[in-house]
Amino acid sequence: MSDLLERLRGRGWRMTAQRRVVAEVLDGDHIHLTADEVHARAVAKLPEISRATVYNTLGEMVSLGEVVEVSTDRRAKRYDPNAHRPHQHLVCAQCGTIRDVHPTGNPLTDLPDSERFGFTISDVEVTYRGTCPNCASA
Amino acid sequence: MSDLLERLRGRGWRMTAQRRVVAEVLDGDHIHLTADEVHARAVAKLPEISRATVYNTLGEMVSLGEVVEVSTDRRAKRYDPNAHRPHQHLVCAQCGTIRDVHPTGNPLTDLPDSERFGFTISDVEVTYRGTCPNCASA
DNA sequence: ATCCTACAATGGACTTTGTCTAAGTCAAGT
DNA sequence: ACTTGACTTAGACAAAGTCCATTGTAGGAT
Repeated sequence: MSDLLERLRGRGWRMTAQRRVVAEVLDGDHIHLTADEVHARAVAKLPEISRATVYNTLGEMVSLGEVVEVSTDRRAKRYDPNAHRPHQHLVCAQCGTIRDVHPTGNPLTDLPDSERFGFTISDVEVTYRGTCPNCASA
Repeated sequence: MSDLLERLRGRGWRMTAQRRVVAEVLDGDHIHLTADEVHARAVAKLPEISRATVYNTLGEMVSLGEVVEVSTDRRAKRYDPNAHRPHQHLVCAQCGTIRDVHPTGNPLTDLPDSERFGFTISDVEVTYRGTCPNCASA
């Protein structure tokens, strides 16, 4: 079932057919869809859903902290439903495949005070780039 | 003087007024301009330079490995001339200011084999997010 | 069960960012 | 100075995303 949907419901989020469909489409592991991909899949389940609604809904999920935006490639933003479990991304430079990974260590401690310029740091994002086995063998 | 310009010249890059202007505009520390910002500043020095040329020139500098593309926010790509010295970025979530930072440690060693999914990893990109002193006091 | 109302969805115009092309221009070697 | 292939240009085009006035509806109140 939909973990994401459960979490959203639990926050008293007003439920509509459109929001349910977006949440369903997005739920799962190693899911990193663009807004347009989400829209395409949502339309398959609910033909009259509009693009603007998909954008709005994704934006709200991000604001609620239940979904994370990922900008791995230079193209569209992607949406990752696993906001609850901290993780980083591994991206194939050729085909764009994304995997969730869980590195050891804490990158926050790698940044000395002298390199913080007075910033209050709240978050670190790490992206590993390389070639996936599939592309390497081709 | 222009470090970037020197490096490009040293590679036998064909020099034109337009390319010189783009290189000059981009040169320096903590410089992270968008393509349109580069264009605006280039126009100030060379009014007839076109947008397409700025895009082309930036793209070539990236291909040559002399400039790095950075996608910190959800908006336009930014161009960083300090490709020779490895560094990461610290971004203010409010105003978007970017600083170059040099963390200790190597994030590559933080990713165990079991988390590599058979990928050959070539690069790691780390982005620290937070609030800059300026925005914090406001 | 029905009514109300604030919140949500719609769709189409608009903006921003970036790419492409055909034609003209120019840097650099001879 | 000539030639040539690389560079530049303007503007059309495309993709990704935002905005807004209008219409619809979820969910609490009656």
